[in-house]
Amino acid sequence: MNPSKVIVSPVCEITCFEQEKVARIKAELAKEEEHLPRLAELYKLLGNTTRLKILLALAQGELCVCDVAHVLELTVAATSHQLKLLRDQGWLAMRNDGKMVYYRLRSEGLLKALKGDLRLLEERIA
Amino acid sequence: MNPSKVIVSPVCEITCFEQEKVARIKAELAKEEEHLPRLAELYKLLGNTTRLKILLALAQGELCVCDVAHVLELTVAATSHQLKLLRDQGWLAMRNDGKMVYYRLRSEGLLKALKGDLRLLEERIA
DNA sequence: ACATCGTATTAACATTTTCGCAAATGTCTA
DNA sequence: TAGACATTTGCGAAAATGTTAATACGATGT
Repeated sequence: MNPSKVIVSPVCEITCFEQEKVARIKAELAKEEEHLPRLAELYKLLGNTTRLKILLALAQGELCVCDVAHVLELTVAATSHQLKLLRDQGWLAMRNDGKMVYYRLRSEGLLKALKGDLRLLEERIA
Repeated sequence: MNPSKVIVSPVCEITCFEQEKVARIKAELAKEEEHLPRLAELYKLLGNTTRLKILLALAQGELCVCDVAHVLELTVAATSHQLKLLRDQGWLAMRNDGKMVYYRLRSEGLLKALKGDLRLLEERIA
């Protein structure tokens, strides 16, 4: 029961081999840390074939919820839900025309990024 | 109980406004449909700050599991699990040295894509 | 050689999040 | 008011993420 062996911080129980390097990297990450959650949010949004299909479909022009549902072969409710997620993060705009609601892409850059990432995958396979 | 009103396909109950357009877009999507699940998998992988941090940390050079855990301030077990996910999809390589295991990036392209997507976000904010 | 320590992985588990459907509600047109 | 389209809400199944415990395995000391 030597008091010098009392554990102060449970995390530090694990050995750290390159303290200096780890410290440097943590400092490096701290700079970007602010943006990482937003980036992860974007990727979560894109990590779903339904939403990817929506983006690709709307790349051809605006569509009403009903027609998007048909393209996806999904319920209107489910479709509306996914559209809302994309809209909430600012990637889609909506337009009201009577009882109809039309959605369209708001960012050309997103499509470009998407295609770029697709190319990355194809390269990796090759 | 008119037999002509029997519903054959429940999906087709919903009105489709631009049948032609919808059909064209579905055909268009069908071409890419094969690649979409892989792309979604990649995005799911990136849709998590822990894994993003791992990638950015390893961008500075290879690290042992232990040190990665320190950078993340996470259990070794949890860290190992996330490393495995990234390795299983081919983005990381590992090297065995005695009882230690070192991980490193396998794809320069992934980092570039990541930075590109980050830039997209920054543009959108502006 | 054997026991033991240290590192990494795997397994079992709890919690949280995601995703679709179905039902209820909102809203515009006629 | 009735009918049509969209959105919101509540539910249940499945997946993701971290924890602790158990296991694997190389290194080390005696």
